Amino acid sequence: MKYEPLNLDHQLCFALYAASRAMIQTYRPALDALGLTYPQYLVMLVLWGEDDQSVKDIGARLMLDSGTLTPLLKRMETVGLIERRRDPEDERRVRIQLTEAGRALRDEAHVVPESVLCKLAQLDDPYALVGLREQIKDLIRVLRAPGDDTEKT
Amino acid sequence: MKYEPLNLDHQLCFALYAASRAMIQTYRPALDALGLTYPQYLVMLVLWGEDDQSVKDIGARLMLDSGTLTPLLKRMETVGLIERRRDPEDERRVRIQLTEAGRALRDEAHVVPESVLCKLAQLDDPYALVGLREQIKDLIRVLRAPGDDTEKT
DNA sequence: TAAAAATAGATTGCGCGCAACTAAATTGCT
DNA sequence: AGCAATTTAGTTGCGCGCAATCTATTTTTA
Repeated sequence: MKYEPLNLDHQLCFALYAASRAMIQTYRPALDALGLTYPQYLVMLVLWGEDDQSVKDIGARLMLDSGTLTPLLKRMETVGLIERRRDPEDERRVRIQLTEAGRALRDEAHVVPESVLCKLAQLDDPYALVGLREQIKDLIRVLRAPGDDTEKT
Repeated sequence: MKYEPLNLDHQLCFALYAASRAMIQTYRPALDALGLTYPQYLVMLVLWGEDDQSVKDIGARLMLDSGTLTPLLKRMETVGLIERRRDPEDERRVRIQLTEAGRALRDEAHVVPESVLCKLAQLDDPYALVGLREQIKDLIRVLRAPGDDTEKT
């Protein structure tokens, strides 16, 4: 089949888009059991790695802005997973801290990756996934780098 | 660094999720010029490939359900890109057809992939992207295959 | 030190995604 | 033929993503 940029099957972007959603679907049953959405799970991963970070820090890690994070974090606060408080050092910042319940959830979260890994084990070469992940991370780096398009204005 | 399933940097799913969004961001300026969102662009790709398909057909291709597609297609109808009409052969179906304006947009759409490709050319090995895409499509196939979890109930 | 610029987060508005449900048409079964 | 099961879209409701805008605080600088 000749390469045709406007053919859906030739679009890397669509593959990424579909794969991302398929992955999140696969996570969903396990996350439902924890009462988390996928983006909320990502926030928990960030905080389990290092507690007490600002909204900005979390946003930088997940590549999400305050328009997405503020309401999401408020929902997580109302269900008692985190606490939001202004940083006394710099009143512009809001620091996010895990509650005891939030920390405790980590033990239950170990089953979440397992549910996906058992599916991925069906691949011809599951170990290729490590290379795949690193390749995708390279892709992200290039895409997020300052674009050439704003070069000569 | 030891492998740790709950470390964000080790999550293939997060890499896919972030890459998908970064790709769509890269597409955005070109799509804005056409007045399309990314999912709407996907629908156009499907219809440019084969016109006059049902909502179901488009959904199967894009892995989206009617809850997403119906309002999206209505928006595309109001801006005059497509027409929606019940199939006389089977009144359950709604057939989606390109308008003249919808077909004409294809000529302008050729610049859309280019904007992304020029960024991707900065990668160490841009030709590896073809392999990457096929690997991701394998991944999607495995993830969407009937799960082992519902096997013995 | 007072005004300008930068920064952090919140708010508003819109378009997805998707689960859950409904309505209408068709197919299958007896 | 008659009724149940299936299929196809549509609807509702909620949680993101993200652009655009706003407010409050801090930093810079004239």
